[in-house]
Amino acid sequence: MLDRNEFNSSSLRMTPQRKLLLEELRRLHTHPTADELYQEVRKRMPHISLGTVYRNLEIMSRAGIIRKIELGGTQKRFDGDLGLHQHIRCTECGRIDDLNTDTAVTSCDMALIARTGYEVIERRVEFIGVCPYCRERRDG
Amino acid sequence: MLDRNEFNSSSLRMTPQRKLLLEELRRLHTHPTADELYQEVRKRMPHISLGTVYRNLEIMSRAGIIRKIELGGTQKRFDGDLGLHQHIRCTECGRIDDLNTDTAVTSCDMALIARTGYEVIERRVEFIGVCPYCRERRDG
DNA sequence: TATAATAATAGTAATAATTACTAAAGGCAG
DNA sequence: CTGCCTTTAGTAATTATTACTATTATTATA
Repeated sequence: MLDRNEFNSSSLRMTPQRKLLLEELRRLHTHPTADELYQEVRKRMPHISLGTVYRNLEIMSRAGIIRKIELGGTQKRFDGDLGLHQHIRCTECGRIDDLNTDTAVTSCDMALIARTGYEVIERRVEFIGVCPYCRERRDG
Repeated sequence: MLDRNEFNSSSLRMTPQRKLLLEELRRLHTHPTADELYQEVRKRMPHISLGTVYRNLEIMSRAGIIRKIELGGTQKRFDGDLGLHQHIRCTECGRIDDLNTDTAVTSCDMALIARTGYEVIERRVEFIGVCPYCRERRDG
């Protein structure tokens, strides 16, 4: 589960730091920020550097091993659960909870979400991709 | 269109700075960052302060006069168009384009988006609201 | 109209999150 | 083993944003 194969790009090494980060991120279900995760992993690896945490969260999310959550607020958050699910964020404290919609997201969202106890303010659908200009630049 | 009434909370004043910011934000369709908008308004009001831009963008988005876009990347972006529409963001350059889905967003999204020239990587549905803990704290 | 109270501004300083840098250490290939 | 490339810890630098402060402008009130 945590073996070398997760890093399909062959030049990436499964170091103890990366192994620990991945373990902790999968154990926690709190969508931690880089700093929160740093505080957590330090309990088991006291000399790990904050820079190492940032760097590897970035590397692992680009490799598709973890998920980077960029919603509002000032800090990025990370999620070790790659399964299909959405998120719901609190405008007050920044907390992010999972939202497991077993069917496609439909107009009955709100009723469904009501069960989480959230007071829903907004629903957003956003698409992420590569724009025509960057495709042009990339493909030459 | 730009009169005092837009600031429904009566303590807010329609200053020349706010008027200009609102005008420029509505004129531009580029979803500018605070700094980009600052560079733009400076052409017409050279002594406006960057702090004024930040402060008023925040105030106006909280008042519902403009829309704050918090997608990925390091900077927040702003949108003067309050009409119902979604956004599509480029993972490479951060550019954000409008996506006018005249029908509810459905599974044919991708075909629809394909016309924009974007190579779509991900579709996200996110919900924003107030979590049970903050509701408790707020409502006492 | 004068005056007091409130709000907003410009300019600057401070903060917070993130990224870059660097020297040392670790691990794989020849 | 030896050399090459990757990663790390620790620190410095950067970037976006927010806070502060003295001053100016606007509204309310006597």
